[in-house]
Amino acid sequence: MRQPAKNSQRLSVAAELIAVLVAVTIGQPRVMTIERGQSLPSGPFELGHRSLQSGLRDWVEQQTRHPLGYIEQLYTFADRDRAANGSAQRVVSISYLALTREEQAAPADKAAWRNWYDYFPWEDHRAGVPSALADVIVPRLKTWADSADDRPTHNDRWQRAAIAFGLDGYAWNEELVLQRYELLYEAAFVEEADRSHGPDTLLSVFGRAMQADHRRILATGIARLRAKIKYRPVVFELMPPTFTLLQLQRTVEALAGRLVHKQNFRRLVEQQELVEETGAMTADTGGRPAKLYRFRHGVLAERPAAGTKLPLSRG
Amino acid sequence: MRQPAKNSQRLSVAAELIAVLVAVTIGQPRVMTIERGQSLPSGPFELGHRSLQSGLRDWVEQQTRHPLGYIEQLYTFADRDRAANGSAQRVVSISYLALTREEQAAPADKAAWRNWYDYFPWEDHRAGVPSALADVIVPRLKTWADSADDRPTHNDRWQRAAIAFGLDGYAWNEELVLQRYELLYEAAFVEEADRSHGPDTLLSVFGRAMQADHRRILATGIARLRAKIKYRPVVFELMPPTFTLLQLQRTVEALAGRLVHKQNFRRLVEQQELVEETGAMTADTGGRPAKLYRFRHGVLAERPAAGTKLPLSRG
DNA sequence: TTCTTTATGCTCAAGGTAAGCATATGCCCT
DNA sequence: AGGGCATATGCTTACCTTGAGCATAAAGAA
Repeated sequence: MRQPAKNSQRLSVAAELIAVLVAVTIGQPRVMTIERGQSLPSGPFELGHRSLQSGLRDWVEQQTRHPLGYIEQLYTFADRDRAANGSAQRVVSISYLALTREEQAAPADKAAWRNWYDYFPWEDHRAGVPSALADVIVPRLKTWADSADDRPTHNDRWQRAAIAFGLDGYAWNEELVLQRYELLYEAAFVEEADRSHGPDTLLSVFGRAMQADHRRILATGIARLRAKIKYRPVVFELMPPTFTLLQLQRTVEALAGRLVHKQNFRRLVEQQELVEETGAMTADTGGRPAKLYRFRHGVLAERPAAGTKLPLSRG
Repeated sequence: MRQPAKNSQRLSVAAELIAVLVAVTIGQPRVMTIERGQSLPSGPFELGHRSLQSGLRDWVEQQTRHPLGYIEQLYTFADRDRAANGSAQRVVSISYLALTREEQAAPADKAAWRNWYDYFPWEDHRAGVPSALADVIVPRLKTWADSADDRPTHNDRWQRAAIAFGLDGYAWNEELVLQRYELLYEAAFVEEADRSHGPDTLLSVFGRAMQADHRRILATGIARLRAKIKYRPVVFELMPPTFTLLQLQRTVEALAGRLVHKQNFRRLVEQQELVEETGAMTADTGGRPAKLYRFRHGVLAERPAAGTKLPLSRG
């Protein structure tokens, strides 16, 4: 079982750790990048690392200068094209989602926080459905589907587009970030799929490109996070120690890319006993002063079972 | 960013692929094993493999002699202790969940299907809560919690046990397979945690052990599958081409380890339009003949968006 | 003061879900 | 043939969750 098969060869690979490091600052979702926003931070798995996760933690903390809260593995893949040289060496990339707060320290070196909607403009529906969707993306998807050689391919393309982008009676599903990006890639609308694009071709429509498959990894991270906030209290890691309910709501909305009903949001958060009042108030909000809350102690330990359930089911 | 740090060393690792291969046969959940049930099938990532997933597919199909349907990545980890020799070599293990049907071919060689509840007897609640839970497991967990040196540790242990095993007002949650196994491991009740156990110590209570961390990986796979059947129509891959609604229900129950309300199950399956009647009936069921169904064509393509939603929310 | 903005409490209607009742339709046994 | 049994299948009810809107409170700004 463990012997290599006939025409195979035991492979020695290099392991690379890639992080989708997320924060939310004044209502905007942010992702840590390097190389002028073109890459996600990544580094090799080294001998001194106790485990993959601690390896990731080690050098991400070295870069951002503060401890990471939540870390979760995303996906592992081996890319044939990434062979370092002509040898049998390949790279196995192990990607992670990590959450933190931007405030804590200035990022080192060339690292910089970016709004993640710079990379996925079509994902932000907080101010309504982006006009670029109806004006540019959907028509082009239709053209792309119509250009299929045969009918089955056409139907398949259009069906997938309809599901992913909420057309033809399907509702927009904010979790389908990866499916949407992959469709745009397959249709060669994004720069990664066709590097002959000029550097700023429709940047505001199809978003900023990244190196190699980093934008795909970012999409995976966003999708995972959007799914997770609905049943696990991970928002914690993104919030300051004390906050108003509206701030909490804005954070969730930033991640989900859609607005939620304020009263229902409060009701849900309160009845789940996720938070408790600090007793203090803040008047920084512009209107009636808001109560300040903190997360209830022990929620982190308890919630692996229960779940948070935020009102993000529909629109 | 990509330069190795000071006291680190570029690491070359071997990549190992591990499969949790699942089938359901006459109402029992089955997992493919090798080495007298002590190991999950696993093999090295080789040069001839186009990708990690196709590598897994290649040799699992070679072993089971039929194509795999669904494959999904579970988790990747690097184990310090598994260094092949004294060198810098380490093993990165990438585990997958795969679904198939047992009938299709006899497994090769020493491979054998086993009932997965042989490894997790406490997970099968279809015939009611297993008596070993109340009789042995819970009392021992209590003893273990009480034996903590300090109060915080005690509280933490007991809280985790209560959540995982549905005590103190918490409901049993069939998805917490991994948490339960890890608790039993931490408390050193399972053989893997304490190899000085006699070979059959309380086999019927704490289940059959596996090599290294394979039982943990199996637990991860079961947990993932139990979560997935609730919102994705993955049961398909486990069913024969045509089946009765009760057979479908029994398959879901086998996976979930709990019974569901028959009428509600039917309603849900039908209203989701997952299946269609074949027109044929079967009288093999013992009572009134049942209609035969097949899965609706295109469900696989469509469902990445929607979800299946089986009635497994509570008890 | 009046308007604007945010906070907060409450109610209602629609839809979904758990559970149970009732009936249908076959087989097996006597 | 009839009774008992086992499964299939339709329908109803009570309850809970969730989306949405109305109304009021409490500040600062015009």
